[in-house]
Amino acid sequence: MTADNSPLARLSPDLSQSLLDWFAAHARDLPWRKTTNPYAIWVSEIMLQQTQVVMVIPYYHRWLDRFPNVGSLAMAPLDDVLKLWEGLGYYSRARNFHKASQIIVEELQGKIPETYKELLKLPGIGAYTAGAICSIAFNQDIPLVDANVKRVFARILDMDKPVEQSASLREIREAAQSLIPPGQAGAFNQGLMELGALVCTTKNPHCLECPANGHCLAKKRQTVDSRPVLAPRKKTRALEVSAGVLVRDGRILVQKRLPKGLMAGLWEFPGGKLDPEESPEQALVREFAEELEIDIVCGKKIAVIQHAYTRFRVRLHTFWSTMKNPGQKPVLHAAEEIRWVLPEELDGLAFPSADRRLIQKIVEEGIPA
DNA sequence: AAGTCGGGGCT
DNA sequence: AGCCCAGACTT
Repeated sequence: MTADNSPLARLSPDLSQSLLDWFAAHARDLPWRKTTNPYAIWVSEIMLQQTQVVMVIPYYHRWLDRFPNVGSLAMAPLDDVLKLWEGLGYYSRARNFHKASQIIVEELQGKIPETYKELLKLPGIGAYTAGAICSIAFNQDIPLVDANVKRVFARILDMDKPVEQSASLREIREAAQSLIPPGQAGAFNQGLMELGALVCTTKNPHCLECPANGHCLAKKRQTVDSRPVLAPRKKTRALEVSAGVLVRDGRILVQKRLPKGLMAGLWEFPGGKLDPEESPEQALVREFAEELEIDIVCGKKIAVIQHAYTRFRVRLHTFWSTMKNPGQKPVLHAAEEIRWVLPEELDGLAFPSADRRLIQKIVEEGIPA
């Protein structure tokens, strides 16, 4: 616990009120701030995990339009759910949300839990999201800690240890809890995050405009630029990958990825990583043989697509291809399902962003004669 | 405690 | 090319 004689404890009522006033004056007009509907708040919080506000807004509207409540989400096929999530990343969020909605319908009489503890049991809801739903939708005096809140308190408290350490997180959580003005956790918690997003930013923070600048130990000690202390990140690796657009009778072969792991449940064009000393064309032939037990002829190059993931970057070599023996039947090893589709059907399936860019090329070029 | 899981925008 | 973001889950 924060000691009663700490600077934070003495200044807390003042700090809390300053933040509430600042938030009332400066809050952005975001779609999820027009509602306290717990389902809508839940949608926004899942989408906002590790994802910036501007990216989320169009997805948020489309989602509520298509899945306006827990029941409609629970009823929907996973393919539809992933299609709506396409391009937003971290697809397990969509899978977990879908599963959670089905648990609510099947085991909780369709009612979203209203306690922190019960919310935490649902897949995809962790400490942050449970706190967000409790405080914003149900106005319970429960704190939340996201990357903004970590940064704000790392500076106010001038924390010199990495914020990701469990001791640091505990300290931040306790500070956030102690500052909640009773009955106003929703506004206070959102105010903290908004402060981190607009004023107490990672780079070039606007300390002169900050409602907490009189309480900020890092500002006083001129350590703002070195807070928060972050653990070093791993370097990104480069990967070479081939993918084939296999055509037979005017249709294209696509496969659905397995239900676990990277981009689970999304559709893709078959292919895989190049082995050392292997050409993209050789890799493609090998991958079709290994993954689908099909012998293919690698045809004309379509494009080389560069795509950056968080921890690696890919050069994706893409080729038209045909079957050596059209009578061969694919045997699935690395996919849950395969489908032969018309080019115009590709739009209805959920693909990773890199494959989406390939589809653009396919549609532009058309299937070669 | 550390690794995994996307994507886009910014520097 | 690296950094960052309204984190959760697995190992």
